Amino acid sequence: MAAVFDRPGDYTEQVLDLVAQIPSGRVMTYGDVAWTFGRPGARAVGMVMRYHGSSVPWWRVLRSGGHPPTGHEARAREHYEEEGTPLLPASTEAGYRVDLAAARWTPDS
DNA sequence: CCCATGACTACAG
DNA sequence: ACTGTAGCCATGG
Repeated sequence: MAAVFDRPGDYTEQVLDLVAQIPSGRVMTYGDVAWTFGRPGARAVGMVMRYHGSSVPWWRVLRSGGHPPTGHEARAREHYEEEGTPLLPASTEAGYRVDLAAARWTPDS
């Protein structure tokens, strides 16, 4: 079935489509995803993920600095270890962060 | 149109 | 590393 979302707006559709294209082991920041559409709507992207994130690899989208979504640090780590995403040690509560320099991805690549 | 919300970002202290 | 403030944008009431 194609249309499975409640009422997918153009913006929401673009975000979900792009996130779904991120290859395993690679990641993008909210800002990168937003700028891909020609706009700095990092927050708007986060909202789309909160609502429809269950249908896309949300763990491949992180915040600036390589930290996973707020409230999902532990959940995301499981996927990173499973996909072999490069992680780095951090002095944060989660104790880790994603190596953006090595895992950052763009649809152009 | 106005207002509130949120899985954001950057800067300042 | 931490918190607070300001700016950003789409969505919903």
